[in-house]
Amino acid sequence: MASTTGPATRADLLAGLDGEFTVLVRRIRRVIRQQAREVHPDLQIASYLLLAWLANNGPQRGSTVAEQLGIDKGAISRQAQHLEELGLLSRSADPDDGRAMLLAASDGAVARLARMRDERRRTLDERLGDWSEADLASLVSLLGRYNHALEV
Amino acid sequence: MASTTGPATRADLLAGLDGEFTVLVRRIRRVIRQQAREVHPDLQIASYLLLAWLANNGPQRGSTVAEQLGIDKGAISRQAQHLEELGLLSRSADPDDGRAMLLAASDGAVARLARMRDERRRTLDERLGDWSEADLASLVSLLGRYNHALEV
DNA sequence: GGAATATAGTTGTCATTGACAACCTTATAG
DNA sequence: CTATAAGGTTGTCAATGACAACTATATTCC
Repeated sequence: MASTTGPATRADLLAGLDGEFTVLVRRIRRVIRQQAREVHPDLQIASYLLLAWLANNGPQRGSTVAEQLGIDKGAISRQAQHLEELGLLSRSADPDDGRAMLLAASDGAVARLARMRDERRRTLDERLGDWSEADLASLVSLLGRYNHALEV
Repeated sequence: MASTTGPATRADLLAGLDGEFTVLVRRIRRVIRQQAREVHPDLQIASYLLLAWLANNGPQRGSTVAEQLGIDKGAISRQAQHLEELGLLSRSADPDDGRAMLLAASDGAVARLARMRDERRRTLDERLGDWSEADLASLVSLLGRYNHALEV
């Protein structure tokens, strides 16, 4: 599949998109699992994603995270517990809302994430060595637009 | 995040890639779940991915599929059983190898997948209405290269 | 102010998923 | 013709997130 080199129709292109994502979804999972382990050996993949998101987006309420990542608030609650036990996340009361808890990646976690990311970037850079920066920028931009388009 | 509009460094771009994929992985899961249900109400998401892959790639051995999709052969075996019970897949002995089984999407499954895909493509086409075909082609191509680069 | 309703989190329960390992069967090497 | 490898199946287990019930705090409306 995927190697239709001719002038593709829009339908073909959308089909190709599906195909690539089918492979990608599974493949990325393995890559992420590896990354998670590098941050902390006991770090579960789902918790890692939450942690990375928090590190990027700053302290957030659980409900906000649940909404943004599109997963159940119960799952967030448990993942936050897990991360707290590992010392990678802190939960503090939201001063603006007595019901809410602010979730924040710990300084240690941010540091580990940064270290892991540098490593990972080197690897990725090797593997994507033949990519121009324009290619990279293009993929990031297109993925962003695609993500946006998939929003409910 | 993600909306760094300035001239980004390579490191920034790779970081952006991570960010987009973090969101994408979770988001796509929901979309795929919906698709799976449209093909068959009892169709599980993992089995759906297997089925779609078979429909695209033609009959394949279980071990080949496991290798290609990067998941355990035991999982493939059970997913194939599940699909067979739903009448969406057939297992036949490989004439070239007495140990192997050829997995193939049934005609009915292919038809349903095609129907669902047309629908889905309409939706996607609406949402990606402002995308040029060049954009689409670019994303497909870049994802393909990225997938390839991630191969072990 | 006070009842009704909505929202934030936590927890229990459950089905899905895939990793790992043990095992059986068939191929292939020597 | 053994010995070893490869393809599949099955048992077992932990991770994951959906759903629902429940507590506590906010907000609305009278």
